Amino acid sequence: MFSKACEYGIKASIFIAINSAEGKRVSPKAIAKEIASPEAFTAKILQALVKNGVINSVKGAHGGFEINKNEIATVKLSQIVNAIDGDKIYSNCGLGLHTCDEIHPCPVHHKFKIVKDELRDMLENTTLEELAQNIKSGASFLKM
Amino acid sequence: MFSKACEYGIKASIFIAINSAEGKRVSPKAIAKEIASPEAFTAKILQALVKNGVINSVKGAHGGFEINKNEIATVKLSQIVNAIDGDKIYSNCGLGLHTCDEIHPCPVHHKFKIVKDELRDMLENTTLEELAQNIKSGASFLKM
DNA sequence: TTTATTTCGGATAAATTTATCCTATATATA
DNA sequence: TATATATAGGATAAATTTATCCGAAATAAA
Repeated sequence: MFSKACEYGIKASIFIAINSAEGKRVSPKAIAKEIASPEAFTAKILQALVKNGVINSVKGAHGGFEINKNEIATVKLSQIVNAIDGDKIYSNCGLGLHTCDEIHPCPVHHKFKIVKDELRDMLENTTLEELAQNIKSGASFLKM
Repeated sequence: MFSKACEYGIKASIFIAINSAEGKRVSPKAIAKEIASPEAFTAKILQALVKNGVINSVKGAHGGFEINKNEIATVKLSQIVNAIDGDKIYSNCGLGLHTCDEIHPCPVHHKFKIVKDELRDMLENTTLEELAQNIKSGASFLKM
């Protein structure tokens, strides 16, 4: 469904949100350990998230990655996915046609639309705050 | 969402269904032309579909690929997807956790379940006959 | 200002997916 | 049986994704 990069990006963002809520910055090393991902690759993904304004980075001693406390509730899953995989997951044709719309639909266009809309809604209505809260409460997990 | 191989496999199956309904077998060459796919790669995918019993192949002169007329209505999209991509699209964790279920859910487990169930339902309730019919009537298209 | 720390970013490598090519194998028909 | 026709399948290559490495640039603190 999502690329590995995107999976890591989502999990990393949640971990950063949890720490930022406590005023703590985190390193790629700490993130990779927490979400069980390759460190250098994770660092690249963090760069992409910074470029897209999803998270902030602070260089130098006592630096690290963070998210503004008051933005944690506003960051949507869709922003993270878009920053890494783009919007192809819901904008591209399910069967790879270059032109696929209401007047020139692929064989599964209408049926796929329902699934893609459901996915888009889900990504646009899920915030980092909500996901971070469930990790904190032990209702969900970032690894294993 | 699906791999290229799976996209080609679905489109190829539809084209084979259309021709089989008229008692005609088709070659990888004809299929590739009709669905705008690389011929040799498409041939490989057809082999996988044959191995999984989704379509039949007949070697030698006047041979080609076909689907038993009376099976066209029973072949579901899920069978094609399973034959090529496996069931990972709805069985794997959306965030790549090895263990992700009700008692050890990833952060998006419950939200993803709705989307994955919707997708599974769609794939299990769509038959080749239905898709072939829409191509025949001009309601949908296999390429462009 | 020097040093330790930490992200940035380019180069490269490994793994997977996508794609191509060529020969073997099977089959209908002359 | 010989020949033409088709799929099967192995080997290989190209492209993309995933992953690693290392020096450059920035920053805090001594």
